[in-house]
Amino acid sequence: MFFVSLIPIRSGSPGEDSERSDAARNRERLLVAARELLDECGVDSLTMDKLAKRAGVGKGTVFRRFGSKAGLMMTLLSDAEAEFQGRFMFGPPPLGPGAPPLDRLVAFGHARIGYLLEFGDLARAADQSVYTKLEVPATLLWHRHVELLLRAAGMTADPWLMAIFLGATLDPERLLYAVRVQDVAPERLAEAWTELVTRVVGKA
Amino acid sequence: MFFVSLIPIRSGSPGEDSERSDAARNRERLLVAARELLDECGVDSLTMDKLAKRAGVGKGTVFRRFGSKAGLMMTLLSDAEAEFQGRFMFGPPPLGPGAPPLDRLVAFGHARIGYLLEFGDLARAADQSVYTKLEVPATLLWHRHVELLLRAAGMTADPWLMAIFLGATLDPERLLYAVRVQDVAPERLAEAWTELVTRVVGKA
DNA sequence: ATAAGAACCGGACCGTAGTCCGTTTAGCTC
DNA sequence: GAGCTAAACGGACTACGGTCCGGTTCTTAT
Repeated sequence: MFFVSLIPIRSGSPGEDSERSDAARNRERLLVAARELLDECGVDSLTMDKLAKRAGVGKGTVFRRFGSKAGLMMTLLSDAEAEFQGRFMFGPPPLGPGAPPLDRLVAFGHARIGYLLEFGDLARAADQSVYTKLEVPATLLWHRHVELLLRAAGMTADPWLMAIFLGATLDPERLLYAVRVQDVAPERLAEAWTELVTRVVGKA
Repeated sequence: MFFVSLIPIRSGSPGEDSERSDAARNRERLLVAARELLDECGVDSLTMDKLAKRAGVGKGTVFRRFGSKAGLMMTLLSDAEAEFQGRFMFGPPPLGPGAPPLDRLVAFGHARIGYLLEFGDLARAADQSVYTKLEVPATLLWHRHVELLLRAAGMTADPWLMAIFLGATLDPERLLYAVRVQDVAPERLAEAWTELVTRVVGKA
């Protein structure tokens, strides 16, 4: 009932069954071109027109494949995202199972901060889609993860909503803004997170 | 050094000195037209072209006056925003001065939730401007307000960053999403906020 | 009143995300 | 291997926010 698939980002992997050969070829070309463009000019300067041109396909093909720019970013992010998901769900403690819930919560925030420092631009572009930001499967998954940790740590008052509140704190856009524009050291973010969740989970 | 002007939203008020008569007339026309369009079709369907047409001015005039769509929204919001600012800075307790810091924090969140339920669409449109979201003077002001309340309540660990974290929770987009899409009752949001800040300020 | 110049005006123009639909092609069947 | 069909293709098109600049209008000084 609460299952969320582990790698639900988008079908960017070639494993997709029954795909025409030209479609597969073009998808591959597009992904290659997209990574090149990202290296060269960053997320914001990557336009769908440039991408189509670089990959040698029509613009329509780009959108058929990925649905939107956000969809493309999700695809590009899917490997890193899956790895991250694997770490907090199945990896070694304190991030993975085995450690006390509060320790896992703390570790989760730290890991997410690190993840966003590395892939935050992609994540920001993948999220931004006005009202669907929170409907991205990957987001649903880690929100639920936080909720379960809150419950395990003994929180009884609306852990679902509290997870959303805490999740707001780890928003890519805000975090990147803090680090890049406000010049907040990542360690400081991590400490504040520790402080926050420790107090929220309460007396421990 | 930490002064933030109370009504810094944007010079939408007619008090602006030395403004040419045609400019003043057009600004007034634009504001009237904008409110009409907002009533008729909502924030998202209000386009700058429609607005210019409705007001009987050129598109360039709209942008010269308000700078951007976000700027227009700020102007439209400025009265409500100023009133809100006045309430939490000078109004009666527990929102205004006189009550214990924690009570004021709780009241602030509740008031902001109410504010966003009423003006959230405008606020969302006014904020959204990729990287400047947190540089809006009004936002700086209430973040600082929260920071000062945290300090007053005895928090010593990075109250500035903690205020930003708590502020993320009161983001227009997230709040509206919770209420409208996830169907969370406003009272539930208020309770969760109470729970959150009570725990964060902690039993000292 | 008039002339000069600053401020303002308007709409053509641009870049971008996303859509549409007539055309092409891969892959299956006979 | 010819023919058929569904899938994929591509690029012209739309909608929107935002910019630019030649022309117009208000204001002020004389």
